[in-house]
Amino acid sequence: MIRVYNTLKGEKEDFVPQKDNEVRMYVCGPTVYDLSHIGHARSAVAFDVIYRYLKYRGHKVIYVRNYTDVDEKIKKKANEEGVSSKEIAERYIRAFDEDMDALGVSLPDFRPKVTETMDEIIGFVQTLIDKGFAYVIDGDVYYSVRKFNKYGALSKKNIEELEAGARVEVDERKKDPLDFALWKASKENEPWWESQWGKGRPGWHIECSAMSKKILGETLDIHGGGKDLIFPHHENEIAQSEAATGKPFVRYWLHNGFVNINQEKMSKSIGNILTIKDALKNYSAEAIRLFLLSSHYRSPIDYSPDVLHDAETSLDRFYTTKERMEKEWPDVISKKTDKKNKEERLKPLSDAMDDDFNTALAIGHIFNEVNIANRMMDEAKKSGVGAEFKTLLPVVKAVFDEMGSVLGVFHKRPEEYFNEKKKYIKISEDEIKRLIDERNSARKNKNWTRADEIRKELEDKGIILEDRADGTIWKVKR
RNA sequence: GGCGGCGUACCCAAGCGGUAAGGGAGCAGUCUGCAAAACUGCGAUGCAGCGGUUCAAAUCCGCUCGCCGCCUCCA
Repeated sequence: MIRVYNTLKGEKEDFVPQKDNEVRMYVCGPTVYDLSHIGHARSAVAFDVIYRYLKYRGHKVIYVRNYTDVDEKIKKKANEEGVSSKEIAERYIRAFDEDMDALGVSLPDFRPKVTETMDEIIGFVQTLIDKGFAYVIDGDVYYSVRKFNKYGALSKKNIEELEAGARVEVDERKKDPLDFALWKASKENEPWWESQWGKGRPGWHIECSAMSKKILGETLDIHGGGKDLIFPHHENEIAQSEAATGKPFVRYWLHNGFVNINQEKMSKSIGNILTIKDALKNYSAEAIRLFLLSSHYRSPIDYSPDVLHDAETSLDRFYTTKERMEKEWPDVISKKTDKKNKEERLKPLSDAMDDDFNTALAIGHIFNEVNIANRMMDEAKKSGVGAEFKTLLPVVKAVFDEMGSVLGVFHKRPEEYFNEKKKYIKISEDEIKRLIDERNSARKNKNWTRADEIRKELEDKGIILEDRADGTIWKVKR
């Protein structure tokens, strides 16, 4: 049984989809006005793994992640650059898609855009007016928060205190300071759509209510996003959707924690925004992904060179072992795995994932398997191949493959992994080969001084030499 | 001020009532011409502090200290 932490309940509960094993899942995607940062990456990777795991466990998942392509900030950027909002939105959608692809984030089943959901949004707003939850003033439409008595349930906020603590300038025309805009009359230089209230555009929260209903229906099984979206965004979505349909909007609310940079929240004002593209300049996509999955998705994590370096080192360890399995024991690992054996070894991993998608624990178990594999291979080399070795090593390989495809890490071919690291070195491969040859002749002549000189010279350039039984190989040190 | 969360070895991190997973770094050993990789051993009598509940607590309760997030655009 999968258990998930539901923000609405404030505790873990058994995950039971509304209909058999079908899961309807919606995650708030980016507002496309700038390059995506490492925080977007975390949210995307976290929910990607949740998506993959639910499918792995036999659920039929319909996963929707939107692009918010109508927004104040998009318009602002467009005006600054003197181009259309559409152009800005398209540029950053493309950039986001590139980043997701680089990070190995699988494509959701649907990726709706606000601009393509306008009819449904207008219809949604009209329904709220018809049901008495919204009112029109000068071409704007507002939601009457006080009409919805469950308001505050998700974010555990009390309406009276919210009002008292309001720090924003209140729009005088609203009936109540808490009310928020469903539809805004368009100003100059703004994209607009024709509606029964005049030319305008949707407010911030309505698009998710409309898009999720359009594709997934009135009740979602999972709705996800960053913790910061709990209030007001998700609170307002609940108010809109439940007022309109009279049905529960979401069964399980999942929220991921933040990525901090040097213990600080990323923000434009501090100027410490780390874009995914910048992160990828310094670290491999797989290392970034492993870093993101090395803590539980709800915990805050701190991005630093140290932890990214740790992730690189962990990957080296993993792939060194995987390579050894493939190179030294190809006929053993290609043996058919015993089903019962495999399930037994996968159990700790799936138990970890069942417990609110505990990727950190699962990764810990994978490294236990790495240790076991190495120990068995050492033993087999020393004392010969036993029956246990023959049944267990293929199983370990299968564990790597299965969890690798769920986590989206550890699933490369080792040659591919080590080859990719070559881009970090500042010396040609020919030159390395020449030095290795020179060193090997020196070694033949027992000229250890020269041999060690060459080792040192290459190490300074980031190359590690390994003298193996079947010759010298080199690897990129990081 | 209101609400939510966090504090586990040098660093990262799991653990959520049954006697501290895992990774990195460090030290020692096996292997090696020397290394690297791998393996083995060492490393928190302790889980911010103080009380309490319990046969049993890092895990539950209370208080204190420190840190963070949300309440305003935000993944």
